[in-house]
Amino acid sequence: MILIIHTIFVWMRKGIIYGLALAALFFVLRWIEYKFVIREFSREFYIGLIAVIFVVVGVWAGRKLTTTKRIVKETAPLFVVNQENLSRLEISKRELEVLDLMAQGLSNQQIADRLALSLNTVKTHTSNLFIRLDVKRRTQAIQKGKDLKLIP
Amino acid sequence: MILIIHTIFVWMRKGIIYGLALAALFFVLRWIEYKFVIREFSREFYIGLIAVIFVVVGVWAGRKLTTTKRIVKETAPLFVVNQENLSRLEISKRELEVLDLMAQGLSNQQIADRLALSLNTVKTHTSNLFIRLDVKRRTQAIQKGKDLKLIP
DNA sequence: TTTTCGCTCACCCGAAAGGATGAATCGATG
DNA sequence: CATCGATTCATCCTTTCGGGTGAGCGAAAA
Repeated sequence: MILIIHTIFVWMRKGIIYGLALAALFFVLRWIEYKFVIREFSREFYIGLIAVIFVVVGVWAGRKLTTTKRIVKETAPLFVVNQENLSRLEISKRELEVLDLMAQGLSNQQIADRLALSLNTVKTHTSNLFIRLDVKRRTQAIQKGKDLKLIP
Repeated sequence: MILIIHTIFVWMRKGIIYGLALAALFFVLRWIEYKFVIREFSREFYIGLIAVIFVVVGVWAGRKLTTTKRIVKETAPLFVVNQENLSRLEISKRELEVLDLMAQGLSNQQIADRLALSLNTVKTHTSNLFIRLDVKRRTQAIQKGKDLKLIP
């Protein structure tokens, strides 16, 4: 909700900025008109000048819009677990935790310490994980876990 | 070299297309001018119309340019080995090969078969790798290898 | 309430991985 | 030529992993 309000606010601010820029440009055009151009150059040149200026403005505005979009995309490569794969393979929360720590390069003993479990329990979880992921080694499990978007 | 020529060609084609588009727009403007507008509406309205049209053109052109760039980036996430890290850590070609296969989830025996080596040789390479990467387990080596852009 | 399921832990055994050390070969480099 | 580094292979030993099995416990579902 807050995000939506913020987005609207940003867009309003954008609109105001672009509106001010356009207004400023119109004043500049009026100034050019009365100072130099209109009587000395041809109408086509004047139109062309306006066209070029506004093409530039358009490109600038377009770039602003698209680049801000891209920044949003790039600063939010947030990982979300693929719940479909998770439930399809019947992987429990605990098993996923173990898989995550496994992928961080921890040994079973270290995982046991981290999760306050016994080594045997961790081994049970890993064994079940290997069965569910249909792999034989932890390195394969890590690979497959990443492929299936179960871990970042 | 071929890539450069191709790029230049693409840009030339872009230029021609945009040029044609602009020319077409000028003709449209002339047509509007002689058919309807110039005598009936004010000069400001006419200028505004041109401005709006060319802003749209600019946005369109800008989007075209930036989006094609983005497509190029997205369709070419080609992996290149970070040679600095490679030489800094004194990792040899053979060791890198072993690391790569290791990251694919292969066992030492499978790596030995794949590279036509003995198991002992592979174990030597892995041991040296762990020393150079300053890790204790193959899972950590894989992690660090990816962080250092040694493997994809 | 009984069953089911996830989580926990244990024991055993074999396979794989890791650590340490020594050594032979071969190409490049001084 | 002699030396150095990369590569290859070996042996011995310890630790970690992986597979199989059994079992207790607690919460949720039937």
